[in-house]
Amino acid sequence: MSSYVEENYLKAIYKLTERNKDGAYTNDIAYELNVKPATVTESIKKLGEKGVIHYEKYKAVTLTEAGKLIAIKTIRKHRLWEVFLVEKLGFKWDEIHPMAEELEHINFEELTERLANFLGNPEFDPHGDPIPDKDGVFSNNKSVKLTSLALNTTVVMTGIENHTPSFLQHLDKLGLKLGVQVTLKEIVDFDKSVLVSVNGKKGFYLSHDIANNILCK
Amino acid sequence: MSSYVEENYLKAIYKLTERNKDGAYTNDIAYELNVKPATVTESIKKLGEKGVIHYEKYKAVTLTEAGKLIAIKTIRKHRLWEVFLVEKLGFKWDEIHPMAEELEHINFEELTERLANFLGNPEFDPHGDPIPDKDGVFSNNKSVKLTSLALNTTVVMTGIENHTPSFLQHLDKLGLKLGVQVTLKEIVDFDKSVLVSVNGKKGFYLSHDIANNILCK
DNA sequence: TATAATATTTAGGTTTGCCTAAATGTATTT
DNA sequence: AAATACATTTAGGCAAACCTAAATATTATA
Ligand SMILES: [Mn+2]
Ligand SMILES: [Mn+2]
Ligand SMILES: [Mn+2]
Ligand SMILES: [Mn+2]
Repeated sequence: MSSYVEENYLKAIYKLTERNKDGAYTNDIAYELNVKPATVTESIKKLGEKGVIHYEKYKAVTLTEAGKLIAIKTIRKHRLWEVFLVEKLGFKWDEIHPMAEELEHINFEELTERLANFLGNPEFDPHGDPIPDKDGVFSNNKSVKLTSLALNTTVVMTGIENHTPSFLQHLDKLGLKLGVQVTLKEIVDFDKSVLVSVNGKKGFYLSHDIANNILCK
Repeated sequence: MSSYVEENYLKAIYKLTERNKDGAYTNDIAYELNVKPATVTESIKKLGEKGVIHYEKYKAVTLTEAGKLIAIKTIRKHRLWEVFLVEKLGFKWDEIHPMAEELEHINFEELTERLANFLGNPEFDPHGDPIPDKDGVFSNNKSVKLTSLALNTTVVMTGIENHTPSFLQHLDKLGLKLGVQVTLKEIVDFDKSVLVSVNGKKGFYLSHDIANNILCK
């Protein structure tokens, strides 16, 4: 299996396993990678033989240590390139994902490490996601959902849980970018929408769906 | 044919056609791309059907206008990334080729153009090779081989015709990098080796083979 | 617990890009 | 102009990564 395809499978499994500790299911992997379930079955069987995942028929798959390291290193590359695209080339945070999705498969360790150094060894990508170090270690950063806050708390926006361009563009429009101060002023009982004030300015309402995708510290 | 493979074929054909105006031969393409001649026959047949090369059985192939543009755009990407690797990441000129060989296949026009801009729209890559503009136009730069100079001429070194790491490292050792002043002091009749002085310093001999791979203006 | 719904795998295909070995065409020598 | 050398193509195969349709497991529900 080419490094390109393998890295995408392992990354998808990593992501799904973060969501559901049991592991990643065939159908979900297929959805993530835009392929059919039958294709996934074939692929994960091979990845199992290769020793990068634990595969047992009809069970959710999990990554082996070897597989996990490959996944995390791919994530490291992805996020470093995203920083490059935003910080150096001036792209916006809603434009970078497809490019990083390709750049992440360029495998020259020296290139990755020099890139990291050139970027000042950033700890977070433009979406607020943590960048693991070159040994695959994530720094401990616990953020919470905006929807989990108590009334009248003020926090700093540090991340998002949805990376679709339309969501990102909407946040831009609202002035909700990483680093802003957000105060939770009201929780509407009817639909769980929330009234927030950004950097002390006049408040506005956010649907529960939107608030639920915003991370704070 | 994937853009990755296609771009490599077209680039190889472009390069070979520069050397031999008749076009590129099956065997030479195979050698360039490290595949077998039978594979090349298959591939060029398909590239012919696709309209990017002119293919006729048993004849050397040439690029169509469409194919030529793809080749040149790939060369543009390759050379821009090489500039990035040297200027921004601090790689040496003998280390960058394999990385650029992969990066050149990342196809996002906006990325390429922003990269070019970020690098200051360079006209030459770290090996002195010209970088075509985004429409595929090369600036006119005629350089000559060091071996074609008359005695006691002083020139500036502007390029090389051999890109192997060992050649590049040897030039480094000799202090022969792009931009230095070279004076041709002697042409040895016996073996056509040449005595050169770099930036006015004490001269040294270069074999004809080495001198023949050095370009000047 | 049987039945229905859903998930996963198997079977059988396709395309791409590569291979070796054999056949055929072209070019060079005697 | 034959014979030989060399280049190119054809034929037949293979592995990777995808597909659809059908079979089989698992899970949920009546
Ligand atoms: Mn990817
Ligand atoms: Mn990101
Ligand atoms: Mn390449
Ligand atoms: Mn170069």
